[in-house]
Amino acid sequence: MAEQARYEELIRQFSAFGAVKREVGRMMPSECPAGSAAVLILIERHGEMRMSKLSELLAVDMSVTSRHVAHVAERGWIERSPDPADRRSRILRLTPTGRALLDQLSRRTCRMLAERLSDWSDEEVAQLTALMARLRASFDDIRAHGPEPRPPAPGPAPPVLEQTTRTPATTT
Amino acid sequence: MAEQARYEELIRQFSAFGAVKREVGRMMPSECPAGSAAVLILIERHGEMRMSKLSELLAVDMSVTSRHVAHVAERGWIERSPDPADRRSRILRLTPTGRALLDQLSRRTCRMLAERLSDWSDEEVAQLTALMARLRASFDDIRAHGPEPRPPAPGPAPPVLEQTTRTPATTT
DNA sequence: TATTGTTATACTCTATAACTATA
DNA sequence: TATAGTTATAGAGTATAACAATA
Repeated sequence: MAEQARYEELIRQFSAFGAVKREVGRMMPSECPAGSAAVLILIERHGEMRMSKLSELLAVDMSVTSRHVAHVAERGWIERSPDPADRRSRILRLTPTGRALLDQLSRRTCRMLAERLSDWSDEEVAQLTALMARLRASFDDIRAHGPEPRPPAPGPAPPVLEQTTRTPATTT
Repeated sequence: MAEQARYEELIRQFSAFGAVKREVGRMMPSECPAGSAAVLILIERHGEMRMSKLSELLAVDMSVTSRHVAHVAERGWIERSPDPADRRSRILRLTPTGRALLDQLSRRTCRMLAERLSDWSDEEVAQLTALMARLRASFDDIRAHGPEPRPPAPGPAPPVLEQTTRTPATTT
């Protein structure tokens, strides 16, 4: 448990991180922006999956996932085959072309990081990676377990955040 | 200097960090989105400054800064007084209202982090903060010192990135 | 009736380019 | 002629809501 000042510093770094993200984004090929790359990376990482699963991994609304997936499918980097078990669903699979693109992207981003982080030790890189992974997990946990285990301040609790990855359908 | 696999993991975490950013963004008041908050935080942090300086700190184009600043100025959170030394410039200053808003935002975000990171030690929070600061610095350095100290691969060097924070003016 | 996925629309953040006003 | 800042326009990413097809 840290103090107020620590948290303020951390939030400031969150905000400043945008610059790093933009810098990385600038090296992406224009055909494959960051959002598309994220789709490919996750499918490579976790294997074939359905839209809903991918949405969960991306932690964005399924409508957003649908757009990204359409983009990469149009370019032949993934294929969408109907799920025989549930014909509403589609199974997403990386194509050989997609895998080749990923290899190329990986080499390119690693080369960039090797330049930028040339004075970082292997341990430091690993440490940052681990802490960022844990950060993400800490935020995920809350979403899964409920946002207010113990309201730290009196007053009305903030509205509970949706924990699905899709827009709630209006019952017609 | 780290290995390829380390860098791949790190890039993956960069991508996943978007989810954290969005979660934080969801708690911002709709009148003061993340971009506006960044402006206020930097002016509080570094004191009064000109647009160009703020652009540099935000690491975005000055046109973007101009938009954000207009937004917060319209709401009375900062004031823009003409610089007597250079009448093209404007000096940005936080107003009391702006400072009050910042206090409120700070309390709110710290409360959120305290919840999310309740099982993090003070040292861990400090470590993540320090590593993210160093990361940002490593990327900044490159922009300042030139992108290719020693081209690791033969072939044409990638186009040098602009190091100003504004769109290059076309000479009329 | 509920769920999976798609599409239409709107909003935020960003960059490029053209413009104004001062230097 | 060059610089500080503004504005217009365009593109990426996201969320909400309405919709189609299937369960």
